[in-house]
Amino acid sequence: MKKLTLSDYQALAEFRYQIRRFLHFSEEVVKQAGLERGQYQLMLAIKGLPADVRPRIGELAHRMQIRHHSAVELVNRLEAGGYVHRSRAEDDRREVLVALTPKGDKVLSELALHHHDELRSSGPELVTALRRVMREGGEVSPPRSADSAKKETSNHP
Amino acid sequence: MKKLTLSDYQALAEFRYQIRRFLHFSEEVVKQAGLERGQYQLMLAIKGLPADVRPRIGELAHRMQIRHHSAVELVNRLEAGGYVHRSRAEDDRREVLVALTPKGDKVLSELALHHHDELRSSGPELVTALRRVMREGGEVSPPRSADSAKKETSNHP
DNA sequence: TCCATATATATCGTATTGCGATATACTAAA
DNA sequence: TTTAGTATATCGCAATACGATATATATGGA
Repeated sequence: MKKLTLSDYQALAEFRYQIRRFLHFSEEVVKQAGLERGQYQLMLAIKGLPADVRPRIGELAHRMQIRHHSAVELVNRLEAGGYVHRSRAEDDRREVLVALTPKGDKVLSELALHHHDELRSSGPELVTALRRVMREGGEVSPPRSADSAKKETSNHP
Repeated sequence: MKKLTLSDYQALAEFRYQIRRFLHFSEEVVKQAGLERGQYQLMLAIKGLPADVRPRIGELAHRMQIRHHSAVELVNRLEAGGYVHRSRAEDDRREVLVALTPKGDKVLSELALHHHDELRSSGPELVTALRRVMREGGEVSPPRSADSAKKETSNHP
């Protein structure tokens, strides 16, 4: 069975660190704005949904990688806060469509801007970390040259 | 004040989606192995720590972006499961050093391998999503050519 | 038409997980 | 040796997502 090198572990750890830094930043600014972690993400998912996909509960749950009933609860809290509103789909009365209110849209715009700025500044580190994970270890996609191949494996004798 | 375009929102949403996909994958395999989400990450943080940094509670908390007492609790549970063990630092008796047990090392190696494979396969999408976030909107780093500049802003009239 | 089955959303109780407040052990400096 | 500072630990709490379950609507035969 295949084994990871120390360099692989370091790359994985660094990548997780970078992700946690971003998520931690996110939680901070979101909390600052009086929202829960998931609330911002769900609003962003609504706004960023491709135009041809309807913002159903189930669809949003998929984008959030959570169960539908978790999405339901999230929408409940968002609706209670006046950030979104529900409406029934005309053609299929089982479906509930979720849309941002003007208030939700406003809050989202500020938060998204913060996140955008943060990613523009910390994004490169994240890319670097991920690239290293993908590069290290397994020899799936062959390196561009013999030289670089030598370099990449030189960390772990 | 600066405003994000629809394309910016879509890029941000897509990036979050990719991150959630990875984290969701991670939770699944970690749970499968009988561990909590944070337990794998802490073990990885220990193993991936630079050789010249001591695995103190506080240091690990920093890498995890959580408070020290949260790290303490995590280590408690890891120790109870036999995955790590504590030891006092010789020079400063306040410090507690955390190290993997053979059992912890073994479990970690399997999980890390899974994560490694997953990132090698889904990593490119993540990079693409993040690159798009960094590219869209703000004109911080000027585009390479007038052509590409036109293309990049053509999504939002 | 009516029933069986499938799908979409909702409710409720529970477990996990990180935090704030606070405590204890040790170090360092006056 | 006080006093202040730092590292780790304990406890109760709040949030978040889940499993189990319920309700409404849709769909495809008999």
